[in-house]
Formats: sequence, C-alpha cells, structure tokens
Amino acid sequence: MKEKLAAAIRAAAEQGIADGVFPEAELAAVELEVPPKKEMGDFATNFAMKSAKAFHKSPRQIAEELIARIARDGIDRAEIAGPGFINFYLTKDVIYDGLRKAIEAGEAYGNLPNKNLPKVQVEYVSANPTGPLHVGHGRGAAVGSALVNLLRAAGYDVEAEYYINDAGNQIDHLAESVNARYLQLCGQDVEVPEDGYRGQDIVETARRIREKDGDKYLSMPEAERLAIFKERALSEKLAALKEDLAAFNVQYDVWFSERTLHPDKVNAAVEKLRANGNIYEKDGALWLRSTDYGDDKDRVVIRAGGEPTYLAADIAYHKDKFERGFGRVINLWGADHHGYICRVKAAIKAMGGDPEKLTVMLLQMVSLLRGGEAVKMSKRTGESVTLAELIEEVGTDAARYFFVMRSPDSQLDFDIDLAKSQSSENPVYYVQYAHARIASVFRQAAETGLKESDAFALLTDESEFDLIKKIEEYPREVEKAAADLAPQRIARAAHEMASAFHSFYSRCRIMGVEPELAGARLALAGKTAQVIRHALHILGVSAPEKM
RNA sequence: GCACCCGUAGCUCAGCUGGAUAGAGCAUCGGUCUUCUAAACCGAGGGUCGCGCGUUCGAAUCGCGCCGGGCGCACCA
Repeated sequence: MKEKLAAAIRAAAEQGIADGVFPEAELAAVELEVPPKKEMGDFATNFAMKSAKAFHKSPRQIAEELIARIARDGIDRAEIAGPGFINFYLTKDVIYDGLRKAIEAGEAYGNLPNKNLPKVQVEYVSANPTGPLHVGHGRGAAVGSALVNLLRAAGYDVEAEYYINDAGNQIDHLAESVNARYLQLCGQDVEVPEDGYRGQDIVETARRIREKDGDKYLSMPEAERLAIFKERALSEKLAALKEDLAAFNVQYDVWFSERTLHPDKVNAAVEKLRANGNIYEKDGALWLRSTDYGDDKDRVVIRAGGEPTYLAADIAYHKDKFERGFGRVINLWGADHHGYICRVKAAIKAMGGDPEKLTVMLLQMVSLLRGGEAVKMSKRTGESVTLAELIEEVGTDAARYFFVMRSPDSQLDFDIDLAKSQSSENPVYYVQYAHARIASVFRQAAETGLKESDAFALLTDESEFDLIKKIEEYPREVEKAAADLAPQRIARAAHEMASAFHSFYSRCRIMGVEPELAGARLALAGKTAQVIRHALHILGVSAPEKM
C-alpha cells in the first residue's frame, strides 16, 4: 500500500505538470512515514514541502493541487496539515486487507524477500581464548547475533564468524600462566609471570593437567612443556568459550583460526603492500606507510625481531575476508578499540581494496549495577563478572534483551536487579507476557472449539485498529532496522507490539463474544503472537507459551 | 594535544540521512480484577533536547566553537 500511495503521489505531481499548474521540474523523492499521532492519519508525506522550491509555490498550495489530482483508490481522505504535510487516511478495507495478507504469509511474515546481494560477513566477539567471556563480550555476543538474525530476516545472505586469536604473545602468556600454576601444584615456589593470566580458570586447567598426567611434565625441557600446555589450555579455553556462547543462544558459521594466516598469508599481505610501495624499513622493523591513507602515524607490521605484529595478521585477515568474496564485512569491536579502525582501513586502502566495504560497529562499555551500585572489577585478577555468571543470575532471555535494547553507541548500565525482577519494570517480561497470554487464549479456544475467522470487518475498536497497524508496519521496521544495523529497533518494535496487544486485550474480549467476532479477534491475536515471536527470535529471546 | 562515543522528563533511554504540539519505560499521584494470565490496563503531573554561534521557510537532528562524562592514542591484543 505504501508503494502504491507513493506512486499515486508521483502520478498526481506529473498530472499537475501536465495541467500546467506546476512547472516542468525534476520530482523530489516521495517519502512516506507513519505520522507521530494517529489523528494524523495512516501515512503522511512531506512531498509538498520538498517540492516548494522546484514548483515555485507554497507547500500548502502544492498539497492542495496534489490532493485534487490523486487517485482515490484505497484512500478514504487526504488532508493538508501543519506546514504542508499531506495526511492520508486509508479506507478500512485496505487495513483489513493488510491484515489478511499478513496472516496468509504465516510464520514467514516479517521475513523480507531475498536481496540477491553478495554475502555479508558479520564478525563478532572474537575474544582471546585466554579466559572466560565477560559481560562486555556478552554485549557483543547479543548484539552481533541479533544483527545476524536481523540481516537474514531482511533478506541478506549472512555468514557469522569468530576470529580466534590463537597465535602470538597472549597465547604464550596463557601457556606460561598454566605452567606457573602447574609448577605451583607440584610444590614449586614460582610466580605467575607479570603478563600472565591470574584467573581461577587457569588454576583449574593446571589442576586438570596434573590430575590426568601427574608430575610427568616436570622432567621435560621447559620449551617442550610450554608447547604442550599451550595446546591443552587453548583447546580447553576454546571449548569453554563455545559452551558459553551456545548457552547464550549464539551460533557461528565459521571459526577462523589466526594460525592459518601464519606465515604464508601474512607474508603475502606484506609482500603485496611492499609491491605497492607502502612498506619501508626503519630501526630494523618493517613499517606500513599508513599516514598516506589517513592514519595519524605509520605502523610497524614486522618487528625488529622478525615477528609480525597483530596488525600484520589483521591485515592478512581482512585481505582473506575480501578474497572470500564478501560484498560487505561488518566487524563488531569494543569501543576501546576505536583507534584501530583508521589503521585497518588505511591498510585495506594501501592494498588497493575498498575500505567502504568494511563497517566497524563499536559497542560502548557495559557496567553492571547491583543495588544501584556499580559492580567493581576484581583487583587481584582484573576481571569483572563473567558472562556465565550473569546468565546464571538473570537468565539468557533477560541478559540478551538488556544488551540489545540500547543503542550500541550508548554506554550500557546493566541493572542486574531489574533484569531479575519479575514485574512490570522488566521489559523482557512485558513482551514475553503478551506472547504467553495469547498462547493461553489459544489453549482455551481449542477447548471450546473456537476457530479463527476472517470476518475482519467486525474489528472496529480503536485498539483493534492500532494493533492491526502495528502488525502491518512490522516488515518496514525490519527493513529499517537492517539498513541502520540497529537491532535495538526490533526490541522497540516488539515492545510496542506487546503494548498494543495488552491494550487490545483489556478492552476487547475474545472468548464469549459472538463467534464471528471472536474468531476474527482470535486470528488477530494469533498474528500478534507470530510477530512477537519473529521479533524475539531476532533478538535471540525465547517466546514462552506459559509464564 | 589528537581520535571515537555520549549529554533529551526525577532515573534509564528512544527519536538524529532536518519537518507537525519532542516520545517510551520506570519512579510519583489517582483509578480498574465475580468473565480469556493484574508479570496487565486507563488517566494525571513532569522538558531552557549541555551551552553559544551559524546554515535553513523550518534544527533535538546538519556545521563550527565551547563545557561535562566515558574510552583510546605500542615493535600489546
């Protein structure tokens, strides 16, 4: 209907030109929006205001001429409002017809047609496998997986990827830390190294190694022992990571190991940059001339000792991503990495790639609140609350909803007490409750033999119209949210859907009214439940049948 | 000093590719359960959109400059 209306407005403008009331001019794009208040109709356009310059007339005059020429098909009335908006009021038939089509689409309603674009890659979390995931990673996991679900619903072909930093210094530190704990367990007086990891999970790993194999590694040369511990620790940490993510309803298509970049792909990337004249040697190291591509300083890619930097691996990684044919690559990073964007884009440009194909989404920091107070990080280990502990305490549904409902650009105060509370304060329950209420109605309808009907013309209450319109808006909301990479909009849409339903539910009885009306209301409720389910699925939150 | 994010109701935040009287939830106050889940609904109050200047017919939204908070500025990741 929206497209039809836009076409009708264009046609009216062209007719106006043909009639000589408007001068020959390029037509502005027709934008239609749902007005801020429902008294303002079903759709509104600012087209008359946009055209004021081109048509040399006041917006209200233009609007008047347009209204006189617009096809009335499906439009009950059109009015000029405010500075020159045209408000359109659709006929009831059009609104009922929209509901009918939504119902016919079934569970797929909310999924948009395939965009037939090259694949999009979303890389998120990618935390180092050196310890458990924390709440900050939780935000990345929730937003990233919701974004993947959202883009898929909007018709994009998406691949979700986790980059495993299983090479380099931090993994050596992991091995050294496990080694120190192992030696401690064997009765030796050693300290965890300065750069080591002090978490309890490292002690556990060491303990498991000793339980299985005893003291046998003591007699081994240290380098050999470290190599063994490195692999043991890595596989344990990675398994734990995957477990945490799975428990959080997060799935990946590809687990990409950094090791597979070393040394060939890293060397190839450096060679390519060298061939382009973007590498020079200074102080024994190889430098990328990134300042030529917008960075504020040049960056070392190969250290004086011959070891590649993290950036070198990352350059090779992004080169590999684009070679895999993605039309667009989206990285979710913590906001503390924002300074890194510029150099990665510079490197892509230096290799002759298109940095516009890379979008880095930054997620601002998360702080936990309990009893109104910030939860402090542990001084000893430098660690905050783990994601597993958070899930344990508030549940996956509440945690995911809270992480996704805010804009990623805003810092998030995660109120643990609120997430746990089973009351109206808690937006997760509010949405889920609407779904459970509908499921309950359907259970009773089944008992009494009430069936859904399509006598939609009997739906005349204001709250019924509001609900139908929300349902009809939903696919556009999916489109917008995907275009803006903004899964938080889906949380909002779900909440608004629930609100419209609760309002309807308290005004209109379903059971016990005359059967045709009851059936139509049941169908409306059923469709509402489907849309809520669809939105909650994108958010990775369950849609319970009972609460 | 440079880069990025934020500053909107008492609190937490939407709205930001410019548009109508700036919205929601919570909190506060007042109503609503003999009938489908009251984890709900209805109503009320509550705002110099951080400050200033500019662009525009029109600015919370765009530009510039300040102020405040956060986060970074490695041959760490």
